[in-house]
This record gives sequence, structure tokens and C-alpha cells, in this order.
Amino acid sequence: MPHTYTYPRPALTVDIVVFGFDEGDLKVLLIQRGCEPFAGRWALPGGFVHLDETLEQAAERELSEEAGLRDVFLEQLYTFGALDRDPRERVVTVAYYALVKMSGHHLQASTDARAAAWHAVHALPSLAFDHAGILETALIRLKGKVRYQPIGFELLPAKFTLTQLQHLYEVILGRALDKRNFRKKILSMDLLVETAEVEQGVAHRAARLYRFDERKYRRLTERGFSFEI
Amino acid sequence: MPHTYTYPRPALTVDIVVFGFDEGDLKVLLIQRGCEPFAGRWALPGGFVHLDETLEQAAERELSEEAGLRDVFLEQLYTFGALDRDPRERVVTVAYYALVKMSGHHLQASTDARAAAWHAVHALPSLAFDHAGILETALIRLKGKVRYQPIGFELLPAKFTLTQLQHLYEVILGRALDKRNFRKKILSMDLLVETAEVEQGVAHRAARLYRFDERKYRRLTERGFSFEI
DNA sequence: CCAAAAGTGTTTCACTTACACCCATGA
DNA sequence: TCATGGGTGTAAGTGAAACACTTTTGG
Repeated sequence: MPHTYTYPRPALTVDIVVFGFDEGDLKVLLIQRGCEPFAGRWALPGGFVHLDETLEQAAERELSEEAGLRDVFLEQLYTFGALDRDPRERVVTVAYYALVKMSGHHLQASTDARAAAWHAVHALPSLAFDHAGILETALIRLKGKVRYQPIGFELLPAKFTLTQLQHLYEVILGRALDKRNFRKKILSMDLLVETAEVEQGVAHRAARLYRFDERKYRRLTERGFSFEI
Repeated sequence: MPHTYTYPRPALTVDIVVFGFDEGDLKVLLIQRGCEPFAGRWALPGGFVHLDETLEQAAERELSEEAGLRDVFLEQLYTFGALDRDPRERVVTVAYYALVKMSGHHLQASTDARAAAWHAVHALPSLAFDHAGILETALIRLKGKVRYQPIGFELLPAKFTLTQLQHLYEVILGRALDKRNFRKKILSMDLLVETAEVEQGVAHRAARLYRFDERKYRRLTERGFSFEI
């Protein structure tokens, strides 16, 4: 690393792909832009990195400011640095992806009064900048990671049925899973604890609710256990 | 993303963890710093991102300038943005990792006359900045990725013996592998082609040399094949 | 009593693992 | 001829995949 600091600098932003899961569909949180460029177009939440905050803090701040989301699963995705990704000037963006329990978070009106809304991943509008590419990268990451890390639970309510969990995996992985084999496998990992409750308000036999046991997972991981679907 | 561009900006650099494999050891390329801070300490090759180059181009340029390396495997690793990672001012760095065939590349004296040298991963000097953490992250990535992507070959000469390949995996994964099972598995993938040659200059039966067949791999991948050790 | 989803075991097959000896070569 | 690594097959065990019916509940 040179010792001079005289180069002109690219601008640095963070953008966040926020995933949710609802009504059997994978969703992404988008914000409608109020000004040029791409005024009126949908975009990922994000903004400039301040000098007194880390990248992750910048992402958390933007999530909080633009959508009222706090305390969600957040992980760095990739850094995008194409020369023309912003038509005005050189902007490098560090992309994150977040997983939120949609049932537990209500979207707040964004601080600066721009519209924030959930969109089904399979029915997206045209996006601003290179955000379609960022989203695509996030989907690939999610699809890969969900198989060997227990992050799927971040998208479900704290208590969920095995069928909900299976549907989640089916949507993310894009293929059907065998019900018996899925249950056998997930229960054999000993990561879920059965609650005393069952789902409410269904017109058929009510399914038992389970909870993901984070402590158990950590203990197993330390002993060399590795999650895999 | 806001529409104003008035914020002060962090400096933006790239740093590269260059892995090599030689004499049964995994190595990393380090550069001895000539000036403060950390004058005399070893550091990862890297430098500022220019406005007219992508992040990957910046990494390639630094590799070429500081070590004379060109046309190597290069992949983005992670972006590090801790507030105090550079004692002078705020610097965000996009880290890459590279895999090079040590037998095929000679280290050139660096353009600006700083020393570049290979260090065994298990006998590293104290590093400048947060470079020890970056290197650690790269090792974890390499260890994970080598199991499900055929990137190990990037570290070996174009023609190699099965024993060399096995040793490479053993060093990266940090555990012994069974010789017969390893050969069975790797050959059953049908990714290696036997050359007519054998290794030279050994005081025992000479091993056959193999070549990784990139075309075959791509064709298999398109048909849903997935590499796994 | 009907519709709808919950819940449950067994068999088959493929893959992984463990394991030991003879062979070829150069010194 | 000896030291050194090259090269090879089989059996046992484990985990994945395929597959269909009964149970519970609310309407």
C-alpha cells in the first residue's frame, strides 16, 4: 500500500438486499427513488458510508432509516465496482444481504418519505443502477448458503411448522423436497425444539410449532457438527 | 441512495492474498514496507483504486507492479472497513485472493524496489495493518472453496502427479486423505487426462503426470455435475 | 362426512470409508 | 539389493432417495 493519499477517490456506498418470506413467496424490499437518476424507479435500500461508521454500521443505519428495520440478520455479499454503475460519477458499493422475519417487522414509512415495499422475487420491476445484478448475486448466495448454514430460520417467525420450513427451502432451492425425508433429516439434527403449541385458524389438522434452538446449534458446531440440507 | 455527493470519502484500496504451493507447503506472497506506518513490516500487496479502473483491474495492476504476476486466478474475498485499520485515516480495502503456479512465475523485483517474498503460511512474520485478519479470512475461504470447486489446480503446474494433488489437498484441508480413495474419487470425475509423461529425476518409480481438463469440466458443469472432494 | 393437510417407516441403492500388498526405479 | 514412493481392489457401513396410507380437524 503506497504512503501517499493524493488520489481522487471513488464515492463509497452500501446497498442491501433485504429478503423476506411470506405467503409462500420469497420477497425483496425495494425503495422507490424520488430523484434523478432513475427517478421513480425501484432500487435497493442503501446510501453513503460515513467516515465514522463501519460498513456494517452503514448498512444497519440505512436499513433503519429507510425501512425502520433493526436487529436483522445481515451479511456482506460482494463489492461492486464497475466504472459506469452510476451515470454521474464513480461509485463503488459494498452490497449486503439481510434476512428478516416479515411477520415480526412492520415497514415504517421511510424517513425521507420515499415508498418502501415488498416485491416478490419472481415478479420484480425494472431496477435502478446495477441493482438487478446485485439482487441476482444475492439470490445465488442465498441459494448456496441456505444448504449448509441454518439461516433459513431468519426468514420464518420464531415458531413455525415443519411444512412452512419445507416450503421455504423449496422456494429458495427451486425444487420440491420429499416430505418424509425432509422431516427425518431436519429432526435428526436435533436443532429444533417442539413447542406445546400448534398453528391456529386452519381448516384442517393443526400442525405442531417448532422453534430453532440457537444455543444447541452453537454447541453442536463447536463439536464439529455441520448443518446440511 | 441519496442524490447528494457532498460527504467526505474514505480512501479505497485493494489488497491481495496471493497463495502459492511449493515443497509441500502453502505459501503467501508478502511485501516488505518501505515507509511508515509499519515501515519494515511485511504486508499484503495492494494499493489505491484509481478512478478509471475496476476493483479487479486495480488488483491485477498491483499484482503486476508489485510482483510481476499476470494472468493468475483472482477472486474477490471480502471488503474490510474497520474504522482504525489504518492509523492515518479512514481506509476501506477490498481484499482479493489469487492462486498462482509458483513453478511458472518468477517473482520480479517490485517496481518501487520493495522486497517481495514467499512465506510459508505456517511461519508468518507479524503483518502490517489488519493484514493478518485478511489472510485468515482468505485461508478460510480457500479451505471451503477448494472442496467444491476445482481451484486446487491453479496452484499446481499444468502437469502434476496424483500424489502432488493429494498433498495439496491435505495441506489446505489440514488432514490426511486416504490414497486409494482419493485417487478413485478424483479419477472417477473424469476431469483429469493422463499425459504420456512421467515425473523426472526421482529416486524411485516415476509417477504419471496428469493434466486438468478445463473444457471437460465446463461441459460437465453445464450438465449439472458438481465437483466435490 | 368430506376436504385438506399432518404425520409416520421401510427398502433400495449409491457412496464413503477402512484397509495392505506388490511393483518399478534409481542409487 | 535396498529404499522409496507408485499403484491397485474389496468388503462393510452409512446416508440418501423413493414411496402411500392413516390421522386429525374444521367446515
